[in-house]
Amino acid sequence: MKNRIRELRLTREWSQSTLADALQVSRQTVNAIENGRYDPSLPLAFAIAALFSLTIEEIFQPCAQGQDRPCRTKNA
Amino acid sequence: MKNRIRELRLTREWSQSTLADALQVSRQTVNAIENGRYDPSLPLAFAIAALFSLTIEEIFQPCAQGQDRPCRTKNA
DNA sequence: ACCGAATGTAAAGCCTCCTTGACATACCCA
DNA sequence: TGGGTATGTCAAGGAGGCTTTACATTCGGT
Repeated sequence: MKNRIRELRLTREWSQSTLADALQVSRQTVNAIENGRYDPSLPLAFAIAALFSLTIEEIFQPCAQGQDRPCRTKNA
Repeated sequence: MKNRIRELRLTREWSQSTLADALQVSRQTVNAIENGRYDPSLPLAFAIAALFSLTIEEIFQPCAQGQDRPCRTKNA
């Protein structure tokens, strides 16, 4: 699962800590999601979308097979 | 996290097993999600949305506090 | 009465999500 | 040089997502 969180965060000039506080999760969680170590839970994905005033689909993109996107797991 | 999966499934006259096969998850997983025992992972939420040709937001609704929606956990 | 399909639920186990605490690096600035 | 901020990562642990196997109930059809 690819996401645009880092891009959206940097546009607002927020640190990972600032974003983590706004989302009420730990800084490590933000870092892990930005770096693709795991996907957020669905409730957290909703919180992220709400914070950036975007839809989940505008922030996250599932990885189709055979594309050039780097993904941890098949279609994730 | 509330969802309209049962409604969408019944409209198509699919059994939980049929839906589970289409999503490549177990029947118990479909049942648990329909009955609000837990939320799907984000990749599974994308698969559900794709199957019904809807957005995640059209299928899932996070629970705001103080509303009449029954939810397992706070804001989930 | 019996059968099969559909649904609900439970237990055990594995992997993922998220936490706290800690440590390392790099950078900027005084 | 030393301090503060930002980032990346690790370990250990708890909660949640998903699996298989299994059993119970309900319903429609014959």
